[in-house]
Amino acid sequence: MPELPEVETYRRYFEEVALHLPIEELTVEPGYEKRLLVPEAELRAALVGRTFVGSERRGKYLFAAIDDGRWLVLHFGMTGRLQYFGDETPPQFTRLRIDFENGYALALRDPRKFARVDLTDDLEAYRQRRKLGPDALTMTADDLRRALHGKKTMIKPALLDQRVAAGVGNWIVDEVLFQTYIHPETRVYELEDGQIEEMQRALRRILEVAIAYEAHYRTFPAGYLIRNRWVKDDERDEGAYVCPRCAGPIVYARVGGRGTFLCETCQGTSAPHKARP
DNA sequence: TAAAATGTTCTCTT
DNA sequence: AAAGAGAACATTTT
Repeated sequence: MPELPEVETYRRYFEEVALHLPIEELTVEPGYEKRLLVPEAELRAALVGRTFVGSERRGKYLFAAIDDGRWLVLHFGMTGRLQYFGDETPPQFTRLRIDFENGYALALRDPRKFARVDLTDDLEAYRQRRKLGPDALTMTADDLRRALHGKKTMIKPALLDQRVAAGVGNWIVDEVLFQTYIHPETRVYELEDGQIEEMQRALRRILEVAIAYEAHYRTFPAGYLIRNRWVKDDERDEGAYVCPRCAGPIVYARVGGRGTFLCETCQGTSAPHKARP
């Protein structure tokens, strides 16, 4: 779940709860050291006695600024999230906690243990080392055209590549392609410039909406494909996947190894020419 | 119960 | 060499 909108939501939450509080201790669940990219002792030494003074986000990475100019780096993997808590019992699946001197603590909850924790002195160098492309929220159509140029793969895996558009995840790609009437298996070179511009506009609009809704997908505006995703059968509007535009069936397919929702009617079959209303 | 799951990274082809 | 495809990663949920 933690794609760009979730991470941006976490970042804002982090700024609300965690700034300017002296850090007392760092605790890592036994076994979870595997998820640390620096030795636990080094991480502890970097944090204890210091405070957080700000934050930045690039793609799905959250960078927490430490008051000496260094950065705590968090990537939430598939299931990570932050929770500030004050009682003795930490939230379920707390793998790592940062205790503050005020008695409260920040938990990294990560049921499936795919998150990663790191430390860096230099944000820009870190971004380059991780090969992060332009942030999906702020990138321009030109950025996107450049990033896609020369690619032979399908558009869905291309957009999922963090070097192309940092922050795009599985549901966002499906939503972008749905809203721009593009089949996810379309080859990148089959796309016209105009379609790339449409994708960039849709991408930005979708991300802005998702952030405004704090990534609570079920309450998204009507017409969003996402509203039918991750919804149990008995809670779904019509009891079946139905396209909000043409009322045809929404199909579930596997594209580039990822679960993919699409409307075959609106998004054509794979060809560059699609039925447009 | 077995299968699938949001993301990244490694390895093996082409 | 570089790009793409697919598996692997750890665990929980359906």
